[in-house]
Amino acid sequence: MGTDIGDLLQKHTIEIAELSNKVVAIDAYNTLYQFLSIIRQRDGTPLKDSSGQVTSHLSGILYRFTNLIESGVKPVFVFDGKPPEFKSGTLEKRHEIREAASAKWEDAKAQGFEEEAYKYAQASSKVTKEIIEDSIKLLELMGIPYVKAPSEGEAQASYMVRKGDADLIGSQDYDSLLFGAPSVVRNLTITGKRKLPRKNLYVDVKPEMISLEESLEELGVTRSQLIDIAMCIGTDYNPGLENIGPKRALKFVKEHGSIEGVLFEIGKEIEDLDSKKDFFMNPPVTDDYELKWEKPDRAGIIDFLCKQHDFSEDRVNKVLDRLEANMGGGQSTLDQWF
DNA sequence: CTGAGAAA
DNA sequence: TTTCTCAGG
Repeated sequence: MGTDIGDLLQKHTIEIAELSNKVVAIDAYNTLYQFLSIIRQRDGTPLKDSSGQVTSHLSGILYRFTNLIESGVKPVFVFDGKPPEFKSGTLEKRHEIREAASAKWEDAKAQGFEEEAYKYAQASSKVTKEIIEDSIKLLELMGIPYVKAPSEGEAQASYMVRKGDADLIGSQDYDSLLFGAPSVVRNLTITGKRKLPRKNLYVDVKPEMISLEESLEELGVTRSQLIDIAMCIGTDYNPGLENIGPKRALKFVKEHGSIEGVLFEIGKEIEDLDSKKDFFMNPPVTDDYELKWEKPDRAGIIDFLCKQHDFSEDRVNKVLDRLEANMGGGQSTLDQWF
């Protein structure tokens, strides 16, 4: 998933308070995948309602985004549209890895290998059409805006930030930087601690910001060259060159000026190189969206989460008290932005 | 992951 | 109060 340029980038930990009143374009696919893979029981089973429907993503959205909104963050979810043709290889590979993980999960579970079982359970996570539909339904009920991208969500989100409609992108991946996002924030949560799997270790996890301009300056390359570096290592659109990691990719691209220079030097080719590079520079995007943070529909949320998906009404009401106090109407902290 | 409640 | 464990759906 994504590229491995993270090692080359300048990262700054920030306080969540610094994001107050900032519009954060959320990479929906990335976030939902994270929820599905992490919000699980100890045996690896995701949260499910009584009819067997997975609900991990609903729990994640409800709690995390209520917290972020309470901290003054203004989230807008950006969903993927139709992937580019040349992503099919990656998508197929992900499908195969998921299938294999699913089988290994069953095996490990049957043999009582708990740690392995959990690992493979996570790797078998899939962001299905139903998961996306459920998530959109909950976002609408919570009053959180969302955008459907014509193609890649990260491209659309980057466009929205460049246009000034959003301030930064929330994602664990670095791909948005290739699409020209001025800044990306990772680890977008308010709870500062994360437990390392199967260990008694707790690590402080703070939001981490990456500025495109600063990183480019530090590396001494242009955005076009950063795309070239990423393509040397491998992106969602190409497998990457053999025996070339971030360090050597940077060195080679700087030495030869571009990926074309590197390829000539080592006598290799990348299929559809020009159109892939152009896709990063000029991806399909849309202006067809409206960003409004509205009062949550309490009755609708109770019906959807509690009546349909077996959430505890007590818990949901408590979260909604906090959400209502910070969304739409009245003394909302969000209104002052307009 | 997150909130709630137990343990320290 | 703070830290840790566990269930949530």
